[in-house]
Amino acid sequence: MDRAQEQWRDVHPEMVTDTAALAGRIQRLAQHLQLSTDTVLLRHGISRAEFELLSLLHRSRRPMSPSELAADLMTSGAGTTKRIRKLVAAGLALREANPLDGRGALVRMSERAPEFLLPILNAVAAHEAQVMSSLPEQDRELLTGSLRALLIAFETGPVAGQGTTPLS
Amino acid sequence: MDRAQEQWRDVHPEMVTDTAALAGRIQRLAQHLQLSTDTVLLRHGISRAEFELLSLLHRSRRPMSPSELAADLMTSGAGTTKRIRKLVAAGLALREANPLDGRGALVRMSERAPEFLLPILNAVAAHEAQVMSSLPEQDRELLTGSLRALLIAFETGPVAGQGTTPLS
DNA sequence: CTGATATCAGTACAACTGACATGA
DNA sequence: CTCATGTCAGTTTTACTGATATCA
Repeated sequence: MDRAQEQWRDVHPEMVTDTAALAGRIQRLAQHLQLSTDTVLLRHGISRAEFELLSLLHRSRRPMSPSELAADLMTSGAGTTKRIRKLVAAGLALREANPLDGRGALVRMSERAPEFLLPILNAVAAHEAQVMSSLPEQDRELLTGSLRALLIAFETGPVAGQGTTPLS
Repeated sequence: MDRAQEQWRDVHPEMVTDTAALAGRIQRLAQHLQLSTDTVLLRHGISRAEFELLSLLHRSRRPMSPSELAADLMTSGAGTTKRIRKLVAAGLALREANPLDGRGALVRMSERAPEFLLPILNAVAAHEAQVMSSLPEQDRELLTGSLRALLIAFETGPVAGQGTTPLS
């Protein structure tokens, strides 16, 4: 990426390259993280899609509607339905009717889900910790703070130029 | 994400949550960035896959072999072949034989590719700049530095726990 | 009735694995 | 001969769009 930025500077000295380099690094790092985490999950026999949904249910500690899940996971409604189906089929989640709203559904973890999920959570957390270990703790804190600011900007006021997201 | 981290702390106080939160933020921000950039690209009638390959060719300012492209784009060989085919079909790239190595190929931009690509590059750069604008310049520099360190760690010494990447 | 929720079927897209041809 | 390069075919995975039934 350093090389890439040099190249950009050479080709288009007038273009704004610092934010582009930043965006590029974020995306590339995310790609690395995803690939390496996927192999960790693979060893535990779960896909990232299912892992994310299950983790969300676990940390929220309450049944959630498909709409909530979809919003949090940034996936479409139908896509969320499919993820739920897989988890239900695997005996890791239960789908039940919402007593307060006849059209609504609620998804909750199954009884055996926690004991299945916990070792995986630990493995993933350990892996991420190792990846981040090359960064001093102080840098990590600054980094986290900056990323938080960017995320808030994204998730509160939609960024212009975004139009309507391909998602619903 | 802030809420997510609080939830994790509540559920598993013993687990390392700071690196997990950092990893989560990186991935979520990348997802936002990707979605919003995709809509920018869509308006210009090009997919991200093709845009990335074309940008790489543009900034390297030389023909590149499919192997080089695949390595840089982190995609498989066959996947790279397909991207090249699309670009060639669209008249944006040319595939020619490598005179020094009969089995090798070289991909170069077509003559009309630059004028097609430049406005898109500017639009994407402007979009990224706007996204990052909420962060003070100094923070951006620190952020970039930290991300560079992490990327270097990833791309020089493979992270353990990574096993062999699903990629070749 | 209008709008929201959830699901399903069908579709599209993107990428990979493995096999194969070619040449160093 | 063995290894590397590039491509193709086929498969898989994944998510989305649109239509539908249900209910506030």
